Amino acid sequence: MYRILVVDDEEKIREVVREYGEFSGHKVYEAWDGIQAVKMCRENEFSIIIMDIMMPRLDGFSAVKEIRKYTNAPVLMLSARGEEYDKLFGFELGVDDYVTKPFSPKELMARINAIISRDKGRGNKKQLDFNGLNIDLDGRSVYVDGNKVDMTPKEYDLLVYMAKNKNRALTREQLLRDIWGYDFYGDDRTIDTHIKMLRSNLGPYRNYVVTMRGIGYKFEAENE
Amino acid sequence: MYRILVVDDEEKIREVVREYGEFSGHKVYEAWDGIQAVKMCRENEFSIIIMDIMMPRLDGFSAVKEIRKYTNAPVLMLSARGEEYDKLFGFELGVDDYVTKPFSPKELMARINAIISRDKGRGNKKQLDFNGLNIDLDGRSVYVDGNKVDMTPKEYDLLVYMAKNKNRALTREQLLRDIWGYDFYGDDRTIDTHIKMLRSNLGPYRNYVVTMRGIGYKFEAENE
DNA sequence: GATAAAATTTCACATGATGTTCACACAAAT
DNA sequence: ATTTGTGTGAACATCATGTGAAATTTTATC
Repeated sequence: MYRILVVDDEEKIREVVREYGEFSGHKVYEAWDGIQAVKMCRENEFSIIIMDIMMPRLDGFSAVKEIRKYTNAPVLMLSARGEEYDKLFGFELGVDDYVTKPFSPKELMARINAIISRDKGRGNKKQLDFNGLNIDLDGRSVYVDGNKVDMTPKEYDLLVYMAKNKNRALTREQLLRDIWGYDFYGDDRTIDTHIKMLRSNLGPYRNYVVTMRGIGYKFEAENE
Repeated sequence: MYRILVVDDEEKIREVVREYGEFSGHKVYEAWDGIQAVKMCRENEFSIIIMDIMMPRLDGFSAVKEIRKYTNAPVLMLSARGEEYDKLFGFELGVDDYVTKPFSPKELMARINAIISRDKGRGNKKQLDFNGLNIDLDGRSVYVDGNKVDMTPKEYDLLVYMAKNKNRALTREQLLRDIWGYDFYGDDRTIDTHIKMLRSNLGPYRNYVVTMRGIGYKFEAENE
């Protein structure tokens, strides 16, 4: 599932991308001009950004330039037929491809897939998102509403394990076996203490960790 | 001036690339197989790597896989007409383009230029900047607030490796394997000592090297 | 090839962070 | 009301890292 941001003032274009994107199982977000796009990129991470060049308020190139301060997500530029522009300038901003309007939706999706595949190989970060709770798996760090939260290794491991097995009831035995290791002889209740610490670190999202009385715990949340 | 590495066992191919590359004012380096290429990449930084797939000793894909431990320079793969291979696999390794032999030298150079322009936009310079901490990869030298800092080879390698993998938690095993080599049998704690030296050399930026308790270390900074 | 210098590695100890246990209070189920 | 299970704080045990110094290896110099 990719997170696609399409930026265009034409409703029609956004609609096409949304339709085909969602058909392929991706999540499509929309912005209607550069300003809006920058704002969204400051707050979210996208797999790819489809950006029109000619837009009111803030044009596509300027928007990309601004966006590059926050993310290096791949960018595909849309241009109207006959529009003249400096491709090289785009490359310097990290633009990955150009598509001329009108385009065939199928071709667009193919290019999107190609770009994302290539980008993945460059080592983009893997992460888990649950609204304001964000886990950076490569950096082993956790963010709550954008603020980094310090966690001990066990707390982090516990959180990631539960998040990866979200919406499943996990027994204490299972947690001990998979996180502590098969050779742990300690008390069941050790987990409770770590859950306590984890909850206090999750702050407003402490209720994502649900107690399953008599069983264990469950991580209950939807990836946004 | 780009630094182009062409890897091919065919003398003819290397010659064409060298000729056209130098005509365009670039510096062209040559390797005749994968092993040679890996060795050169470990010691030097290239703007782009032109890599044949079918080669004696070590094939192109395996070579790229190995090279990715040292650099993320863009790669253009050369394949003989009719050769079948998995493009997707290449993308995962960060392969930027494919060209089928025989090719027109002019087209090859055009593609090289396109890739490098794109790569530049992604911020792939021969130097790494983190505010007042500056690493010159060509000169293997480090500057702190403009002043050159003397580092031992291991300290430098450690810093560069961590900087290239910034914001990723790196285990001691990973660091030992990738910097010391797979055949290092020494103590884990060796790293700690080098980290200590590195930190003291980084002066005001010592806190860029973050301890990940129970895991290893992480280089935490944004290239301005 | 011998010697000195530099770099690397090992090691032991102190310190602080983390993990575990436990007792008690409290809440939920029957 | 009784039983059973969980939340919590504090005490305790354990573990990982920072550090200095010594031992070893590598490199440079004569």
